[in-house]
Amino acid sequence: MLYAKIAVGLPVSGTFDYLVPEAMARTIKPGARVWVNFGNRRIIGYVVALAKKSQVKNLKPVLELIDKHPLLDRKLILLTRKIADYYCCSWGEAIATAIPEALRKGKKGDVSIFPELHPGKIETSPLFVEVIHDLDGRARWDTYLSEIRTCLKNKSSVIILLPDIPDALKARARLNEQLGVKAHLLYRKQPEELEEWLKLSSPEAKVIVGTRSAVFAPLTNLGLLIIDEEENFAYKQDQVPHYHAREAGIMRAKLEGFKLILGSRAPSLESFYLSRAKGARYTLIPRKKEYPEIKIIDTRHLAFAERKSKAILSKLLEEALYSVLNEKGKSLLFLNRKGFATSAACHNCGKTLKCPRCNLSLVYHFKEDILSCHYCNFKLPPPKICPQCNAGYIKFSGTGTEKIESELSRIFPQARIKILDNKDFNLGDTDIAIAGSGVIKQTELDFDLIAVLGIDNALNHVDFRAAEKAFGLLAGLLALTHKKFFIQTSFPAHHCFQALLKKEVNFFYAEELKQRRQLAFPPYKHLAAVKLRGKKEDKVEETALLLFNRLTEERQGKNKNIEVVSVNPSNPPKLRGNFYWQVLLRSKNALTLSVFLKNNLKGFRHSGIIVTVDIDPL
DNA sequence: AACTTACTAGCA
DNA sequence: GCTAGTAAGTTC
Repeated sequence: MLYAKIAVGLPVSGTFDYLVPEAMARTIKPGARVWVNFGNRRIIGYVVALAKKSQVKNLKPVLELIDKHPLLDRKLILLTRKIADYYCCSWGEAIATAIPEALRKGKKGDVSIFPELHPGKIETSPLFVEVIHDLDGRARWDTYLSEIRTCLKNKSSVIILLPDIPDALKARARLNEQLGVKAHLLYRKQPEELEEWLKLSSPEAKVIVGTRSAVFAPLTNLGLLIIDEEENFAYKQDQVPHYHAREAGIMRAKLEGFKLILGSRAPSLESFYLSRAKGARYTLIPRKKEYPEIKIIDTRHLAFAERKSKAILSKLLEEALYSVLNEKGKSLLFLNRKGFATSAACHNCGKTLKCPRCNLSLVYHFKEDILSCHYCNFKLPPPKICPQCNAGYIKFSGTGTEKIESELSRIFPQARIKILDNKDFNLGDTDIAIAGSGVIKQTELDFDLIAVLGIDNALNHVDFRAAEKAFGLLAGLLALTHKKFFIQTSFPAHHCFQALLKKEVNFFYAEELKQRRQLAFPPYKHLAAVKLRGKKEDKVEETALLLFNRLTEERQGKNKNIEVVSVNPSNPPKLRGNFYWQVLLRSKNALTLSVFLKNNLKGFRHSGIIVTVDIDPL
């Protein structure tokens, strides 16, 4: 008698045994989908293993075999298992996330047959990662192309991940042109996704271009995985399972023994740390453009008159814009629209009030008239006197207004001014362009002057990754000029600016890593966020506090290597009619967090409250 | 997740 | 005694 071990795409732990009918015994294989009765429903199951015996009595039979040939080979099945273990979801949920939507719903499809793998245990390979730090902004593609050619010569396949669909389309066009091989395109919701996906497991070498989910492309002869713009947050899935394509790529590389390239203009701290401490190779591609003149304009020392009129532009910047305009040059004003965090800063010395435990900007709460840290809930009544310089006074500032355009046309009535956004990045005959973070993808642009205005918002953000994000923006912008790069800020001493002045990117990384280590943040520690949501605000809060207490108790004595850090409303605290709270945990090891939460959330259910786990939240 | 069963508060 | 609401258990 033959039994099938089946995982289902529901948040239930473990696998379920089913009887394999005689007629199916020869064709059923791990990695195939089946229809089964589960409880009193008929659902799709994923065969993860076959067995000659079972411990369970009164088994139900497999009703129908959907796939004659498996969708996933043994290594991919194992990969989904590792994803489930790491990201704290069920095996079936991980499998479901790895396959096209149409297949999840039971649509039939003829899969190309996987080459047979040797039976027996799958050995893991040593990890080979190369971090390419591309200061030029585009030159890493030369490396990509030569690596891809080598790979294809060896009859191996390549996956190239891009953070979003437009980037993937551009990358495919580039590859088709420069490689003379037609690249397959793969992303969720692509009309031909299923068709493309089904072809991939055939043995010939291929080039796949895709977004996050393409990290699971069912290739059997993978020689290389490239993750371009690896620092981009789009690589993290915002639904369960909250996997990150970089982490999934690392797991897969260990299973299949291919090379992993992480390319970026400003690597994530995680990737940089891989090269510092985990033996990844680090390649720095220098700038080809001349290094621009960098000027940090300290807004704390602006003339009193400038401050009083709440001028957006400093005199210095205004003059610089004027002279570029006179010489018929092009300027870019960068204003990061994102970041709504209000901050409290001393207007005399520029000191921002920060949480002593987390080093995060304290957020002023108007209703309670208190400053609080969103990570650890530290609270501080707003001081009347600055703790640093004593003499100054504390001012609360919100987000800058977006009146730049009208301000500019008032100052420079003769200038052609244009706001660049995702719909339109055509410069045309514009003299002064205004843009947000979207502009850093326009690597072909080159300005005579770039003025960075909104960067303090990014730095003030309630987020331990604030500096990393800000530095990523600066690095992206820096590639868009070889003449003048001016930054208006009230934190001129911040390491993200000092690194630019020193022309030494690694200064930023060294300093940032030092702070992350001191504060026990990633990449030195892993975080887990248990997110609770529900319609009733007080119920969500009450349940979150209950969970926090329960986890704190559970941790006592038993789990010394786990820290239950805080319980707080998420930001934003309310989204689409739901209220959000989260409990934050910390550990050296992500798997420890996942196991701890799997064990302790099992019986935690409250009506009207949905609980999800996000390992390594961004 | 979806469905079942058990229990409890509110009510004629 | 009935029912709506909810907590708790189960899915091979």
